[in-house]
Amino acid sequence: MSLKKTGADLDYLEGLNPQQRAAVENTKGPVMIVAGAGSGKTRVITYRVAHLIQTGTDPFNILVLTFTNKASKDMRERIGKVVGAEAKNIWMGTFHSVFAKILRVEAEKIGYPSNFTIYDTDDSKSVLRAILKEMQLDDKLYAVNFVFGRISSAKNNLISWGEYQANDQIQAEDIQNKRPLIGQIYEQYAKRCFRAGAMDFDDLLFKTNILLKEHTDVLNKYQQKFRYLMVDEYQDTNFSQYTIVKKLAAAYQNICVVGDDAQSIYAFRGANIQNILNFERDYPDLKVYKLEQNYRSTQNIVDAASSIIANNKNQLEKNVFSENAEGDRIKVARAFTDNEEGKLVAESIIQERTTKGYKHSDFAILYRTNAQSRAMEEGLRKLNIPYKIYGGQSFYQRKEIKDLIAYFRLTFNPKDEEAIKRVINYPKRGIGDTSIDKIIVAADQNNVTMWDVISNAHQYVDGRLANQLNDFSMMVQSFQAEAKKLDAYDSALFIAQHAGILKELYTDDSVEGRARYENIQELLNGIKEFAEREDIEEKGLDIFMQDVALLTNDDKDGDKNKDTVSLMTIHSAKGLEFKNVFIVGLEENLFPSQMSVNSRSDLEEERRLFYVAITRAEIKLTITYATSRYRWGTLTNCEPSRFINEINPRFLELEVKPAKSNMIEGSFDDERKTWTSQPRDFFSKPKPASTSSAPPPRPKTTSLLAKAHVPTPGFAPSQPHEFQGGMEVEHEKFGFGKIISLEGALPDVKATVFFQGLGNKQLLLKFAKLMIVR
DNA sequence: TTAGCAAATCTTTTT
DNA sequence: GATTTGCTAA
Repeated sequence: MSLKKTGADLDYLEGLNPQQRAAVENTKGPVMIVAGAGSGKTRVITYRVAHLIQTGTDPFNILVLTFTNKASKDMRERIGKVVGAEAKNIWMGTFHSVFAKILRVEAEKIGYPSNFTIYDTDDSKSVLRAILKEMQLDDKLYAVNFVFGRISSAKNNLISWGEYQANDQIQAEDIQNKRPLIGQIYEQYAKRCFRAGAMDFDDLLFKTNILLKEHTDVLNKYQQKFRYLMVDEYQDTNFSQYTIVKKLAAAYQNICVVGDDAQSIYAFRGANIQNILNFERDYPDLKVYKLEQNYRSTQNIVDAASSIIANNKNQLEKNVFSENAEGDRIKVARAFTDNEEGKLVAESIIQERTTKGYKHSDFAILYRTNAQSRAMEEGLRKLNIPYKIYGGQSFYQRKEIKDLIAYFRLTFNPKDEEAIKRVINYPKRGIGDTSIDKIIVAADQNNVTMWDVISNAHQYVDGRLANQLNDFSMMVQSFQAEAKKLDAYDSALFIAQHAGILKELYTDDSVEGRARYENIQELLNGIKEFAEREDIEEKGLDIFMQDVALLTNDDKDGDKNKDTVSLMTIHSAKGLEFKNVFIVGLEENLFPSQMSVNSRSDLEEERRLFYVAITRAEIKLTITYATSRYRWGTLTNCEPSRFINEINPRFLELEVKPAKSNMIEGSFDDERKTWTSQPRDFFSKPKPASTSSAPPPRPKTTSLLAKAHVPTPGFAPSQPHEFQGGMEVEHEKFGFGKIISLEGALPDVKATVFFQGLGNKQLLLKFAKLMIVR
């Protein structure tokens, strides 16, 4: 805490334009920064935080909320460059990670253990599946995704299960949807998560709200702590997040939000543009700064993006402009298939790179859905272009990783029922589904947790199973004992070894098995790194586990400095910029997504998404589409996306020189100001229903040749020891036959039986439904 | 009880 | 095409 009051090194202010500078320097009171794409938003936040610190604010009093781990990491680095080591004392992170941290400290106040588990989406859905099954509901009507979405949006709007059930309007909606029981399912789900000591992603925000609402002392504490709040990508906050921010900021009102309504692309997750409008209402003395100059992109790109977004009805007034060069027009290219699209993009990258001297990292390929990455990858691989895929299936979502982590979870929170179900029979211990059902039934009947049943097995279930459960419980208890004594790495290794996972994977010689083994190694290495860190005092596995559920791929990328082409969804590209951008798959039903074309607001969100994609490009933008593409295994025809037509043709390059083939030879229809790719007819052409006509329904399995045997009345299988060679027998399905031979010892005797019309069959007497006739 | 195979379902997007 | 679920034989 030395001088650096005023007059110190404030030269960073020099490089800012007047609006940016005003936004940076006005650090007191409520501020909203409306920042168009590429207008230096991150820069402003960075400098604003730096400015706070340079002018004497304690970094411990600053909270910065972002939407991705990546954004917060980037920002911390950038702030560090301006203010030095103090940067690490700022509270900075995603909503989820920051409030998970707080919830762990305050957990007891709302009845949770501080080592609560965080359920990821898979866990949540698995809980729901179990509930739906128990309630015997039609899983077509009560589709897991639908139910989950409903509960999730309730939580994001701070509606508890009790309120959900009591709310007439919601109930009417559910009844109209023919799904009147969602409220009950929600109740079950919430109770079950609580019993398991678990919170799902939405709970991290929902429970934070409850905590702050019901414990004013806690609220005061964090209001005092976080005297300065900043929220990035404010347009993506949902009601639950909005309320947390509002509560925390209530005491000092030093709240600064940064956002761009044109880039709101998370409505599907409950984000509400309304929050921006509410903000003005909540803080009457709000200062608003608009950053409208785009420093990132060429004029053509900025103007093309504006021409797209102009098709949306609801938006804040804003005039984004660029004073950069006019730049090249936007290229539109057609391919015949998705694979060819990949090839086309790859060839184009090589050409640009060799003629203009770009690095690989100057290129990005953006797509609407993760599934599209495959065709791109292939194209790049064939031409030996190095690439990196961001997002997609995270390392932590791989089966083998989740398996091992489930053991860790169980070690620290044995109530975690999803973890129990996941590993109790992996590796195989002879505790199959039937046994698991028995545990659940026993737990329900005695009103105890699954872990209570397992750890006191003889009290609840009989002999054989009880013994197996006892072994399992002893094993977990040994993990708990070791984890107390050892650091994260040694505990993890102990668990991996003694649970049998390492051995299981080591003996799997397949390619996938090898890969899985290596992944486990990698996880263990990561834990080792954690345990060897000097800047952390507590190095237990429990500490490592605390935010594992919130980690994503980007958090372990190590090889950041490699020169590679970036592949990612448009959602994950938000906030990034590249000199050359390819937006691929511009086809109806893909982008805009099929799910969105029936509602205006969904379609507008897709359009904003397209806007985000376009504005990632600094210098050159290429848009591609394919006329046919593999979707769920079959080749389907595609039409060009309506979004292509929505770009003002002034900014498009029509005559694309065919690099070899593939490139479009489109032309503009001057009168209609639309671009046509084929002899004009993609307006009039009726949409082909689908390329592959559905195959006729298969007849059920029983073929006409062997008509099913109907067992004689009173049919009851005989015991294995009763059978002898030569006996005439009846099989439940195969009918009458004669035992040719018996082999093996009891109880695993295998019989060879001759059945009329079927020939010899080998049957394990233990399982076969076989009765002695005489 | 479980392995192995056929069938169904899947695709938005993310914390 | 890939992954999960469901059925059947052993």
